[in-house]
Amino acid sequence: MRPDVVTLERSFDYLVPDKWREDGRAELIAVGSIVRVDLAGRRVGGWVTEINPETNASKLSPLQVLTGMGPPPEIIDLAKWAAWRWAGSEVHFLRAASPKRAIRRLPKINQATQTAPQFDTGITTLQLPPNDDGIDIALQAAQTGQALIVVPSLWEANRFAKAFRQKKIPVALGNDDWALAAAGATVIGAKSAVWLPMPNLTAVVVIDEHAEVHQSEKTPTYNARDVALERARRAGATAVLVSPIPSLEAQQLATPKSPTRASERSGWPLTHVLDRRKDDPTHAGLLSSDLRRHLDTPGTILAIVNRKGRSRLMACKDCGQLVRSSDGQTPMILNDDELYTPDGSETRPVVCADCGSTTLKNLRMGVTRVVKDLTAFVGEPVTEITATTKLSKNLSPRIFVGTEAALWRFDSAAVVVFLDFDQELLAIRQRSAPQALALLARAARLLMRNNPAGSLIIQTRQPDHPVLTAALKGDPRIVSNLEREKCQTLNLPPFGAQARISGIGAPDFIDSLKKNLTTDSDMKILGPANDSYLIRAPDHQTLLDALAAPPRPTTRLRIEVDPLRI
DNA sequence: CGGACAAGCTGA
DNA sequence: CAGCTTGTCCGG
Repeated sequence: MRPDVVTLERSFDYLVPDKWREDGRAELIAVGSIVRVDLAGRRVGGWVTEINPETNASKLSPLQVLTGMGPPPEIIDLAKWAAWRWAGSEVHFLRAASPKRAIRRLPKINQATQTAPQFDTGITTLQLPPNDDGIDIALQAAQTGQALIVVPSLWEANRFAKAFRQKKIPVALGNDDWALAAAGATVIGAKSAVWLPMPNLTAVVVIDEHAEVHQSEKTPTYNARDVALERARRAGATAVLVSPIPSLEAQQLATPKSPTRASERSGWPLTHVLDRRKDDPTHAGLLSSDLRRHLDTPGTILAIVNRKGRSRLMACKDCGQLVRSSDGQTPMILNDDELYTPDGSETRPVVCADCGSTTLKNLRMGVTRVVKDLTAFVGEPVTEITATTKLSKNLSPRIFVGTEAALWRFDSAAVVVFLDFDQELLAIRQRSAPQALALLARAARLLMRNNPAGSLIIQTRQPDHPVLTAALKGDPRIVSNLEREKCQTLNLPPFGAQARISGIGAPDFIDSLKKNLTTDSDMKILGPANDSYLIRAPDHQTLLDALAAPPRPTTRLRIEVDPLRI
């Protein structure tokens, strides 16, 4: 049995107590069963990994508690694979694959009526217009047997589940319904749903496969799309990757089946790009003069500000001058300890060009300030959306301000305004352009649910940015073609593999990693920068086999495979 | 991980 | 050399 102790990468042998043979408990033990044992003087939980193994221990202690059912053998194997693929402990995955409450027996469910599957075998990448959320293809998948539907959020999971239940399809909604999944129900859930038991898996559908939320923020930073694909492959199940803006990975795996140009184009909303370069840059407000006429539209208006990026618009604290490029035209932003222009053509240290002061202030307004300014601007109440804001159907306020997370709090809207889209375009992440387009695609979905369709308003100082061109033309290939070129040139995923190593144990780990490297190795170790190292390799096999070789330090070590932010 | 135990450090 | 900290090993 494998103890539920992250740093203990071993299994231990235990005896089944005689009493368990008498009372029938012994028969319930299977590979994956969750048990509790005494190990080194304490009680720990763990998973049965083998029954009647060859043992070389001199004395065996008995199992103490049979907690209940656990992940089936194929999930234990999948966890082993994922531990390699994301350079983490399989314990993390086994926990995700285990029911939160003890399960001793499975419920009976009415199996969905199986109709003839209309699915291609292998992997299909299905590009849909942004107004199509893929629920129809998910419903079809459920007709093939037992389907796994991976969605970006719990909100979406609930929405999908409702539609499935209306069609009398038995649904397991996330880990709470572990037993239903094990009994054969269609599984719908966010990333951790890929770990649920599915004895009759026939189809996997990943909705909005391009979304960053499919990747876990915590280590191991597994990507639910990739786990779902591996799972489908092992089970011989068919897999469909659905997205309005297919990721490079999905495009690599299967040439996208695209809608007609006309239907794709009509799936994108009316889009207005408001060029803020002509506004006075010293006026720190986020509300351009052109914005007002778009806010007269009846219906829900959602204004989005970015508070997550690290890049910031700066002004001198002493003389008040906006930090601008040498020609005085472009405002510069701060990243780490350097000022730079949004197009990257000019950089300089953090110093005011006018008075030489090194004290700068951040001009980015808090959401609260935006709420206040917007209230004055439109002359009606404006509500701030935070994680805890409760939304009821008959809300009297209709204008909302929030971060990009607010886009997942609404089903539909009449207007979505990105108040400072440059923050998205300049975001310090590996794939800022596709992810900026992903936000526009999400907004598009909310806007296109209404009749008449809503409009998308984008305030920017870079109106010719390819992301905006793609949205205006309703053609995401403009962005993905550029991104592919960039990733291919720089050997970034999916054309290469990378990992970030950080934590106190990182320098030692990197040292032993370097010792293992041959001189002709095509792996590159960069850093340290901000106490973390970046490792680049031509493919995951090379990278992960190298990462698995050196001993793990007992001190903290964080390994992020294919990190989203660098 | 957490306990056991050994080696290293300190102060009277 | 007792008393404590720090490091290393190992668990069935």
